[in-house]
Amino acid sequence: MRVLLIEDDRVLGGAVREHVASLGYGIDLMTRLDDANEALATTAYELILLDLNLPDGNGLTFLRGLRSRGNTVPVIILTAQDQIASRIEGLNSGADDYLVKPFDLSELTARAAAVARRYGGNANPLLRLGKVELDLARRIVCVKGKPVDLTAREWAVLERLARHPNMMIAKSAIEDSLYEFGAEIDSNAVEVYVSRLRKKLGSDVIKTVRGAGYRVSS
Amino acid sequence: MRVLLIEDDRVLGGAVREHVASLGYGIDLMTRLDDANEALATTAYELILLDLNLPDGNGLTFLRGLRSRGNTVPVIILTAQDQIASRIEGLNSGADDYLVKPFDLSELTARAAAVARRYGGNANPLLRLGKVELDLARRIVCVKGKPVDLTAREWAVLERLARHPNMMIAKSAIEDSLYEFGAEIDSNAVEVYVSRLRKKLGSDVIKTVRGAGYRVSS
DNA sequence: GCCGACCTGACAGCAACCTGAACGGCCTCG
DNA sequence: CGAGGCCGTTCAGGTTGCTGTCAGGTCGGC
Repeated sequence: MRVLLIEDDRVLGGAVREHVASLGYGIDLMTRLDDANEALATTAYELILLDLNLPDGNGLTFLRGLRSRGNTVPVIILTAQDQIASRIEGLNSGADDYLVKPFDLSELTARAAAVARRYGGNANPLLRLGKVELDLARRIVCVKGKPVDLTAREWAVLERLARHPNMMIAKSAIEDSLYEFGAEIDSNAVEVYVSRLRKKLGSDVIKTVRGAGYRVSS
Repeated sequence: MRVLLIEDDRVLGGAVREHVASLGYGIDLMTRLDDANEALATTAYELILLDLNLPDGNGLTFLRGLRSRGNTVPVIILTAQDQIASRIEGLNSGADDYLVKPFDLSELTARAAAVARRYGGNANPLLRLGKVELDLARRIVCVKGKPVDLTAREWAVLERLARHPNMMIAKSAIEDSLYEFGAEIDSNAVEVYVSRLRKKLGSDVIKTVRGAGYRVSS
């Protein structure tokens, strides 16, 4: 596991770096967002620790940019006691957790482990369909890095489509995976679920192939 | 299956391209990383063959960037004999396999098949008609690698022609595959669909055989 | 030039599709 | 036990865009 620490306080940054390194993980410390962006372009991190007040910009802006580019790497925000508003805004901007300074290093370890566990480390493959990502194992869907709640039926339709990206799936095939064999359904249920999925995921994810079925592209 | 070949040696690149194309797969050859990134943005590849020494950058940097953006497309690195260090670094950077130059084309085939199999990608051959490729199983048509949407009738006409390339197909035969037996049609519907197909695929794909029918050439 | 074959833009009709709304079943709370 | 919310399903009305047709134009052979 490789960690990116973005923190301009050299004392705190050095302490965290040593602690993380002592746990046997790789860690890069950046004090500027510019440097962090450069590091992100060349290295695949599995966790980012992000301070919000940085010399060349706001960490929240950085985080939102990250998520809007479809990057779903776990991010833990490091904030001072008096920045509660920023903290909430951080979670809304796509952070996974936060730590209030000053924090105990063992608490950092625990939170980092929890976040990494939640994300399944590096093992679980994400299926990417443009700005939409789905984790088939965990039944999680994200749009631009933000999780979206789907009902059982909505998930079933999306999964059926996503398991064969770029392939046209007949409406009858989707019905078959929705209902038991032989369950005759004479309605437009699939159309309704597609409509609801489009409302949640964006209208350009599922394409209609008129007279044939539906398709998602990777 | 569609392959992206990134190689600046024109002799080697051309040979690999012809070989892969002869196996019935789509392949795009790029000599610069800029072009490769552009191609990746618009086309879904199922395999990348990557040379490391390129005129506008290092292939390893490109590969790491690809992986950090969450792209998991299989990558096979093409390296010279003396670049053992790069080879190891390549595998660490997210490559799936490597080939040492000069390599036998049959070895390329075997490794590519192994990698594709490992990723569960169904490597179904494409039907090639000049710059047009069609995947009969997935009902996908591409022109110069870019997907094109066809309506049901348009697809039916194209499929009827493409299943027998270089052979003249009578207009009545196309009508028979469009409509139920006995459905009398007293119009120029086939001509209209051919016209619409030419607009979408390019005017040189379907040739008119005056007084007889139509033909596509492979 | 003349004629038949073919091409193609336009258009009305219609089937397929979309989507807001409603309703009943199920579950969870209070 | 009842209220309320969520989900699945159905329906109806609106919308989209495919389809077949036609008319006028173009092309090729003689």
